[in-house]
Amino acid sequence: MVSFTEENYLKIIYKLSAETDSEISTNAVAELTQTKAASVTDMLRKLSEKQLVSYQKYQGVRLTEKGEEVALKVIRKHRLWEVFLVNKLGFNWDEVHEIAEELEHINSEELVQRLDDFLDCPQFDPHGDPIPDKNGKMPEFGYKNLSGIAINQQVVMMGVAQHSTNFLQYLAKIGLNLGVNITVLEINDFDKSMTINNGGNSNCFISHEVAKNILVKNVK
Amino acid sequence: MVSFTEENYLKIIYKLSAETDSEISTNAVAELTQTKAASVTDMLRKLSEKQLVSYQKYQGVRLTEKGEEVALKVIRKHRLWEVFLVNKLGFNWDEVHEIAEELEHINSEELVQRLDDFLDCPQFDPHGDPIPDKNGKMPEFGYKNLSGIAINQQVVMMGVAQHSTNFLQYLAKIGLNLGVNITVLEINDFDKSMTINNGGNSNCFISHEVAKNILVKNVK
DNA sequence: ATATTTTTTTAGATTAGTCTAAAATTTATT
DNA sequence: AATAAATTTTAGACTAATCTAAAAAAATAT
Ligand SMILES: [Mn+2]
Ligand SMILES: [Mn+2]
Ligand SMILES: [Mn+2]
Ligand SMILES: [Mn+2]
Repeated sequence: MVSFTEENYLKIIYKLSAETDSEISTNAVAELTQTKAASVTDMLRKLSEKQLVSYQKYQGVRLTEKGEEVALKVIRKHRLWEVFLVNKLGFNWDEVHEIAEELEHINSEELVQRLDDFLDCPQFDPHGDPIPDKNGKMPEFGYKNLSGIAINQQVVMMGVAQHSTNFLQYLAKIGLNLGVNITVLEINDFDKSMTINNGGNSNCFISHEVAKNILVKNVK
Repeated sequence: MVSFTEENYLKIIYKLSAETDSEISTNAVAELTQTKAASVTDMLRKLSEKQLVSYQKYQGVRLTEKGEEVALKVIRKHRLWEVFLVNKLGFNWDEVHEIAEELEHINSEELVQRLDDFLDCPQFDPHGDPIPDKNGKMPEFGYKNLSGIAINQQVVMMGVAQHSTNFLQYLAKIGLNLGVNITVLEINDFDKSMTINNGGNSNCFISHEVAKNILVKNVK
């Protein structure tokens, strides 16, 4: 049995692992779980005993295969519920993350399968994130961060790497939604901020922090 | 803030209150929460401090108005989710209770409202139980227990007073579903068991225990 | 009206998850 | 290589929810 809390730790370690090849630090986990490092250490020991992570003290943590499986199941549920909330209940994409944080812990394989069918087996959630299939396979797709795109290269916005209501509402305000055509017009050397065109006839200025959280693909 | 566990206690006290006018006993709560009487006593003291129940030691417990409000919200969510699971995801009515026990604790007024709309504001759940509206009002309907119906009085099955998979599958096996026409053919004095006709051309024999858990209304 | 039985409460422990403060270890800097 | 700084772990404590065993109160039976 994996508890609600343990599931959250696993999900967060999974997310951090996607960004680095090396071990995940206690502090990194503490930041995302919104707990103190001391609490994380306790939990890592427990997860390690359950063989869900491999962990040696002071050496950081990694998911085991079993741990990754659990994490992917939680992520699958999170994203399927987000699709449900947006496509079926009419929520806006900036309102669903918090609710999905609760729904993702509902335990029923049958429920997930039926929900998946009901939603026509979506490949992506409302934020453009890929949804793992029932075997934990993530659909492949080579999205890049807008922050790494060169000047004058035309791209299409396909996703976001951050789900907070704040961030998503900011994007809406400056006219950035999934599917929008983006062209980088100018990059400021000193802080990597950008001026971009969002397909319409208005340009906008975004910080590097924002650009890093926008996922795009090239236009062929 | 009302915790998951506190919500369950309130829901159970609500259910017990529907069956009696008097105070609810510690043991009665312990039985339904599947805990020991000592644990119930602790919880009652806590709920009392939060003004969700009125409780004096050795005198049993009652919901306050505030406590009833919380209980009704949880019951509303439970029943709406059951409708969703059956009507939208195609679950059988005997498979949904346990899943709804988890879903009922998801916290979002907005979610409940949208779910209600999505389901076209149903008045009854798949077991025939009335769904409280957003103000906590239960739709009125004068269903009676089959156990109190006289011989030869024709009635229609409208609900069940028990949601366990076991019980519901047993009903299916003997041909009893919502909407079926029932006529009591014989009542055995010594144990109140009955022979009934279920509208088709087969009769069946049911115990008093079963009859008490079947809700019916008269045919005009 | 006592005695017995049943119910309920208290006392004391346990587990999961968290915290603060102090100690240990690792990493970075001189 | 020694020292300073940052990170991580340990020690000890707290809260929520639960338990068992014993004590207290209420209900029932004689
Ligand atoms: Mn999300
Ligand atoms: Mn998402
Ligand atoms: Mn139910
Ligand atoms: Mn029901």
